[in-house]
Amino acid sequence: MKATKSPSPIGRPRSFDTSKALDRALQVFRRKGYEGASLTDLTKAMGINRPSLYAAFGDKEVLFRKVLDRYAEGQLSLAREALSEPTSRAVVERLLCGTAERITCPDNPPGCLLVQGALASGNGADSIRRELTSRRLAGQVALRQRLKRAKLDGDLPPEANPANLARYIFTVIQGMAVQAAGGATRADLRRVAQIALQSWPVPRNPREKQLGTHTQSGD
Amino acid sequence: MKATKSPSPIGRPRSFDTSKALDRALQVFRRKGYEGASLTDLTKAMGINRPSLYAAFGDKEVLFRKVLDRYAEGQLSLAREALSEPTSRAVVERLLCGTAERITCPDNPPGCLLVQGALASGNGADSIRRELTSRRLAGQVALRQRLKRAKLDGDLPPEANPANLARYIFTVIQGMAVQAAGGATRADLRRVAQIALQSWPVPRNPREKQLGTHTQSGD
DNA sequence: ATAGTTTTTTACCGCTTGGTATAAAAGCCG
DNA sequence: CGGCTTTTATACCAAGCGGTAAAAAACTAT
Repeated sequence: MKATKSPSPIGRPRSFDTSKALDRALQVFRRKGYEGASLTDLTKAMGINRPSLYAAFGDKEVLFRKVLDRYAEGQLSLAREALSEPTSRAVVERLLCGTAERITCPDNPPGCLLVQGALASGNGADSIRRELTSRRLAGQVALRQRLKRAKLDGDLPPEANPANLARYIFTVIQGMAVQAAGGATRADLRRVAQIALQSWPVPRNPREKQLGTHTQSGD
Repeated sequence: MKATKSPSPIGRPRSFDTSKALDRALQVFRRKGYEGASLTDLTKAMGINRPSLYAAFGDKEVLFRKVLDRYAEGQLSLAREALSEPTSRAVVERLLCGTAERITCPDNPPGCLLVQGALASGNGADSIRRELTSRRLAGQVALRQRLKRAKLDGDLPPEANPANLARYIFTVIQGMAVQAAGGATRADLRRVAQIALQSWPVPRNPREKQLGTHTQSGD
């Protein structure tokens, strides 16, 4: 079996780390959005010049999708962790709190790429905008599926509507992204998450199903 | 006393309705954001050509601020109506439901100008972006003040935190704007509002203070 | 060393952007 | 009618945009 990285590829070696370059591009896109990030911004932040960018990643749209995939990895890992929590309550709590952490990471610009990227776009960015809304929806659908299962498990009351609840949670998540873009701190968003969680329905038979969330019997 | 509108201003009369033109510009800005809306888009939608736009409204940034003021009128009227509701619960209910209606008005592009306008912006739109976040914050502060009063009135429990609650409500509102931009229907958002309202605290002494909201004793 | 391959650098292209100069057109007033 | 004023329409500008051609540079293979 050959090594995944060929030890000495032919030709002049690349003088930059593609992975780090993508991270730099991610930062720029997070701060300025897809259209707002110019190639000059990008190349300057990535420390490379235009043809290098083009050769390594393709045009701006392809670069953005690569950045998007990279960004989604982090989101997917959070989603996977959250969705595998035992109770629906724990799922959404982890989702909300994890998002609060994620979009206020002090190293990166605040906010969520899926929201900041292109909420409203000019003439050339329609396909990007659609891609972003599609990805936002994907997360919402995943949560809905998880909540459907929770309902079958008796982990949600029979009158609970998974689609509506999932939409509610993602509304809060996306609202938190806007808040973060407007300067809300991590603590601010944690408090928002706590309040949002108070409207979470409890199953009709509140028998503890060996759950791990901290007790909610404070009131 | 002279009439506020001089009946026959000197010079060639303007061939378009400035008010209608502003509305058209509002539509374009709502759909494409500040940067995404090109002067060509704007003039085409407004039915005028560039120098007319420039003479009547100033440059793009001034035009956007005029549009913003116009947009804010509608928002302010909603806010005034909502904030004058007797109970905090009625205030936020009206705020949430009113927003759901407003951002899914079938005539206009979905979403909120204060969010779509410029969440993340390129090099030249920083001042616009700041203006938008400032205006979003203004609404949040107004609600917070109202909730402080509600707390003094005993309309909110003593442990309630007006700042956190106001931030929560505006997080939901802004999230609804993102949802609307992503295709959520008016009914979708109404259901989100209902769920969001379920985390609203009730005063410790639930004596009915002649409120007008529909009874919430369903559970 | 020389050939072959890939990346880097510099300079450039066509196009769109926001913004204007200029002059014709359309209304007043005398 | 002819002055006066303002808005129209056409054409244009510099600057920035995304994207690329061409040659120098840096590596491997022979």
